[in-house]
Amino acid sequence: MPTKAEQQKSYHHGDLRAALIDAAEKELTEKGYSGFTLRGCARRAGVSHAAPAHHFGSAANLLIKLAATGFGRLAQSMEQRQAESASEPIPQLMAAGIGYIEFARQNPALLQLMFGSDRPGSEDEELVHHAQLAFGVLTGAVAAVRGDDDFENRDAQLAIASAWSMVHGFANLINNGSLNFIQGMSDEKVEQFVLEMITRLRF
Amino acid sequence: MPTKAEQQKSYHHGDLRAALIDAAEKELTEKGYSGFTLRGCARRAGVSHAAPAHHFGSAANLLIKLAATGFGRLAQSMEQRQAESASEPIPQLMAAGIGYIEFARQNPALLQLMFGSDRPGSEDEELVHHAQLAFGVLTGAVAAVRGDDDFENRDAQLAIASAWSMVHGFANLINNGSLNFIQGMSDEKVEQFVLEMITRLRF
DNA sequence: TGTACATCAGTGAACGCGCGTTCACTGATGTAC
DNA sequence: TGTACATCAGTGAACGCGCGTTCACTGATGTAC
Repeated sequence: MPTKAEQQKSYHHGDLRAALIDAAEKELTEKGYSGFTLRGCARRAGVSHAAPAHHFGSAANLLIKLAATGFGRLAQSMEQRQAESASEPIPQLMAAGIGYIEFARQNPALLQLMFGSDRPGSEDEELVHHAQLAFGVLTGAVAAVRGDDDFENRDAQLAIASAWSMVHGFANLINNGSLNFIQGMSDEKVEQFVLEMITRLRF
Repeated sequence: MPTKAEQQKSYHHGDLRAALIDAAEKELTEKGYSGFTLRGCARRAGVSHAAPAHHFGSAANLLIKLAATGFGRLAQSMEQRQAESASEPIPQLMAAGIGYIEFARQNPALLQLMFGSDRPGSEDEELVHHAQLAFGVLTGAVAAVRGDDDFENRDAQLAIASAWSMVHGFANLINNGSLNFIQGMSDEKVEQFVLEMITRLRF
């Protein structure tokens, strides 16, 4: 089995696909959506500019796959917090919310890609699967608090939409600097703030 | 005074600046942030491709000015709804929320530009002014409900952040299709849904 | 174990394209006298 | 009212650049025998 250093030197990359997704994330973070190019990703990954076409075909496809990994990581971030919390429904919901916002704050460009209204890929199987995974963590937590997992129920829909909208909106407003009284807060204070916001919701 | 038709035929456009902002909005809506170009805006406005530089210098500057008009229209949308509502604090807050979401649903690409975390222009005077105008409508409505306009107060901050996050998050989640049980609803049903969501908030 | 061959991953040169920017220009407008 | 001149708004040709895409290629890997 070749070491990682050997792989990097060999003609074949080893896992260029994953390396390109990593590169795409950096490219997106540093250049923004409008400055994003396939050539830039190739440069970051240290391969020729024609290489990405073999794996993704187009910039849009690469971004779709990046968004898919984003949803997977969003789900992980929530589950991680839940694993560290008490198992009662309320703390579990709080943990999901905190995990959501933690991910959002650490990955602002990625969050925007994932939830941008002009992002293509609603048909991409992998993306849809990962997105549903992430949404499922949240809806599951709300259902547990309500003691009712019938999502056809209007009251359940209101509860889910309220909680999700609040958490998602807060993450966005923080990321673009709209909530100026949050700017100076430490991570701990922000978490405390989120907890109190969620507490203000009726379920 | 020349008629509008005359102005359009004359060598000088009359109000190319405003026409370019209009064109930029269409360009953004149809091409998306990554496909947005100055040349495209010029084509839409029916002028030579070098003309926009006289007014804006760069695509980023044009987008900043477009975002500024967006905030102005967001404020108008809220105020319009408030003018049509009962003058008590609660209906006024509800109206602001409904107006916010109405604007967001009618202008998804513009909303994303206005609240994108990589949008430049935090230093642009006009943009900041219009944004504060829009935010002021919301914060004013929350203050009226609370009967307290001390925004240093933590409880006030929680109330504002909660309401704004919920409304803003809901608008975004609808626009990108995340809330699938909303998709089929008529405008009236969506408004009713928003009213009930805001009702679930404690102030 | 060695050899031959097929497959695969990435290369690098070449291409056409649309972009932003520059700049000398021209037509329209406003002002002074 | 007319004339001369300055200023301004938009033109259009030209430029260099980085992009995505194509394609014949080459080096590495896997497999059959």
